[in-house]
Amino acid sequence: MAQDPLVEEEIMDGVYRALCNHGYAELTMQDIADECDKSKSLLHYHYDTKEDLLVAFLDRMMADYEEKLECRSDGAPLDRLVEFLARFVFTPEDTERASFHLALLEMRSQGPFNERIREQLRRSDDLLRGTVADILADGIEEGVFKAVDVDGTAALVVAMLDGARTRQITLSEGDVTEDTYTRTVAEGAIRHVVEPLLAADAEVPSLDDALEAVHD
Amino acid sequence: MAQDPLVEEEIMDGVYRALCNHGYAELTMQDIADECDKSKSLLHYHYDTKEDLLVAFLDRMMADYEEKLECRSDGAPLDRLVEFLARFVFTPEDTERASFHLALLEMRSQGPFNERIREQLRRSDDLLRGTVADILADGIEEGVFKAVDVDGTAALVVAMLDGARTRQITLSEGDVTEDTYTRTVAEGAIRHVVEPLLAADAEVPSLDDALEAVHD
Amino acid sequence: MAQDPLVEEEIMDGVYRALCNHGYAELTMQDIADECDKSKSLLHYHYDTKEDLLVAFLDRMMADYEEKLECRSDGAPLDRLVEFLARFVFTPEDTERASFHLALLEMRSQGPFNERIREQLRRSDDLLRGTVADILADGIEEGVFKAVDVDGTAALVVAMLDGARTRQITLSEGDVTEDTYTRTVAEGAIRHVVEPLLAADAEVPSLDDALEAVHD
Amino acid sequence: MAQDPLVEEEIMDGVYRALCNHGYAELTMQDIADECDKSKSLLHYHYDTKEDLLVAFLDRMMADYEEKLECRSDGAPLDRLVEFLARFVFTPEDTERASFHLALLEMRSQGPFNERIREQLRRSDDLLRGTVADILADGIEEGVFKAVDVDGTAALVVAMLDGARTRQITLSEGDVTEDTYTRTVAEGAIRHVVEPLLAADAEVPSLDDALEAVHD
DNA sequence: AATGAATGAGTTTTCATTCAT
DNA sequence: CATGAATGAAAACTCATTCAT
Repeated sequence: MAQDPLVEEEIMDGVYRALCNHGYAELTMQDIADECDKSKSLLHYHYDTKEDLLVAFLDRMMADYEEKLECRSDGAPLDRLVEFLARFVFTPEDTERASFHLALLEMRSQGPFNERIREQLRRSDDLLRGTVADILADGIEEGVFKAVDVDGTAALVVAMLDGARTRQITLSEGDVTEDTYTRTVAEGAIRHVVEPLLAADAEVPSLDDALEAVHD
Repeated sequence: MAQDPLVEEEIMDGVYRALCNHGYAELTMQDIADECDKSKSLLHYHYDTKEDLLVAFLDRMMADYEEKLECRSDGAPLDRLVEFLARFVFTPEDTERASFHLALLEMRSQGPFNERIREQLRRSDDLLRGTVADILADGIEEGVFKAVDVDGTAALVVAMLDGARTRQITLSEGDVTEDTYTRTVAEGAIRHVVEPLLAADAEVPSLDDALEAVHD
Repeated sequence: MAQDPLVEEEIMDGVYRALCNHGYAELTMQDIADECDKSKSLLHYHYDTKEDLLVAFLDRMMADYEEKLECRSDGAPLDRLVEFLARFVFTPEDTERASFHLALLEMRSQGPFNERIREQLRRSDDLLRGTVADILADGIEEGVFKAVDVDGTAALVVAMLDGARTRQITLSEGDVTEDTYTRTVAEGAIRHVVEPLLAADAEVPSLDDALEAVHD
Repeated sequence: MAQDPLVEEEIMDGVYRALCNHGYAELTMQDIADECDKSKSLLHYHYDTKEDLLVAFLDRMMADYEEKLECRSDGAPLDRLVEFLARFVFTPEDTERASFHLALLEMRSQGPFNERIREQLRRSDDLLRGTVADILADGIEEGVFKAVDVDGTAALVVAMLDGARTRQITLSEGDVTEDTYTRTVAEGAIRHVVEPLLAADAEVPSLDDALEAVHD
């Protein structure tokens, strides 16, 4: 909607910061305006309604995320799988990321009421499950993974990671990263999903190494 | 807070229906009042603030749920485990239950901002993980389950079920039960967690049977 | 309005305490009910409206005050005059009295809007000015006071004492009795009104002695 | 708080009129909005809370009054003193002024509960007593007044005038100016305070002349 | 492209009053 | 005499949105 890409950028950054600081439910146009040092009127000049703005923001998030995932589509399937798990673990540096995912969770809960939000959520879901499915398919083809139900396993993996994240975020006060839900579950995923998947006696890469690789 | 248990009951039912029909974010005192055919003032007469009312509601939900779980604490560990999984699956009759869980998800995302809500969420988390852990411990003691990391496995199971539910709810429009996320994941849980857990070659009860048993 | 004099008494005491603690502007029926350990409904049983209750209270205050003034109508005019002045001075023990006068001031400011309140205020004004006028007239008759404009002087005295009280009350925070407006003005009244009034070189009674006599 | 001085002006006028017409206790934001033909929201746009608005109003009143007093700080002390007295007398044209002072009296009674109001009241009190004290000091220095307790006398004068105003306002119905409390007391002040103050046999200016001079 | 001013519709909350018991 | 339950009317305040510049 915004013509000037610089202004659009500033607004999107403002939305991000406002979501982190206020959450979705409490988010006002004024909050966003403050956060990007612009006026409310300007936001409405570029985006007709608050909903338009937020949908545009979601859309952009998804696009960024897709781009990021594509970059990582090389490497051995086993490494990529563990890296995928690691990406969901909250480490002590991740307070902002946690705030953002909390806001995202709030937005997600609006999905059933709002088709445009739902669309973006579906896109995200397809992307995540698709990524895992691709990794699994690649591994099976390469012979490093046993043949399993690719789609079912992908759904399982995504669900457990998402569930762990949701619980860690919602149950923690002040500091999200004190809890270890995501880490515990990522380790559980390695034991219950990754290890039984291995065709030969390959060694599973350490989660800690993957964590370091992922958190740049 | 309400003295008359009948009135309290009506109000709580009103909150439940209002949450199902309007969601948490859009919930107004007027909505609740309408839903239980009372006046806003009466709500404030019994509960000082909106927050008080909603916390009281959450508290009651938890208490009801705890009571329900306790009733089911007999039976063979394996049966109880599969039953636990089944309880998270949305079947075609579950539209209302889904609406409610959606509202609950919205409330959950308020946890980090609200200590009293967070408290109830923790209570729920402890209850769920505790239940699974108990089942696992019982099974190990009885020798039907292999010795595994009880707490870690419990966290994993709860995370995957919760994640599946969240995704099924948030991704679906109109009818939640058209999607099969929860069912897929419950089956995945049986394959990846329950089956490898079995000490001898016991037969895992069918998920469908458990579904029927659970949905009364 | 109340039949049972005991109940009426309790209610009136409740109004008094509620006025002291909450002020007139913030006064609710619930405050009064709490203060006399009764229900709001009971207040409405005895007094149709809040206004009725407060007017009844004012009426009673006036009656009490009249009675008190009448009791003191003996003694030498000069003593009585200084005693009258002393009655307006706030001493350190007078915190409650100050709260009450503050509430009274709030009620007084409702006079122009409410005939029934105004009536009581007029009654009080007549009483006060009348009392001073009587003292002056007695003194003139006895020859201890010079012949002055009795009514004008009475109005002057009442105005200065009332003005001092109003200013002391409204300008003070926490502890009213830290300010000395009323004392300063009472002393000014002695110098500028009482002393010039004396026919012979009579000695004016000390204000401090009068203060002790008045504050029982 | 308001940037546009024209709008601020309109709002302040609205507050003034609303206070005159509704009094302080009954004053709503809607009343003010109606009185200045603006929306409630606009008031909240310029002033965060009702209290902020009223404090801003009081502040402005004080500033205006201070400015007015400064303009009059020339002339002979005796003339200035009588003029000061005259300023408190309500003449038949003063109905609006009386309404306003009534509202002010209501606000004054909120002083003990509200620091920001109290601050303005103190400012007003200092200003009034200071003005009288200055006049007295000037007169003493010029030799036209006897040496008296400047501060005590100033307090006395202010108290009597304020008391008279309070009584006249609160005791009158419909038309305040039918009562003559302020006039009687102003005359009493001349007789009991001003005349005894004169060093030589100066002639006291007539109150009526001062009244005309003051009421422009 | 950008903003300050302005508003209407809606939200929680308060409170005097009424009613059934 | 007494009360708990219930309500309608109104209050302050919020916020997305619009408009004039």
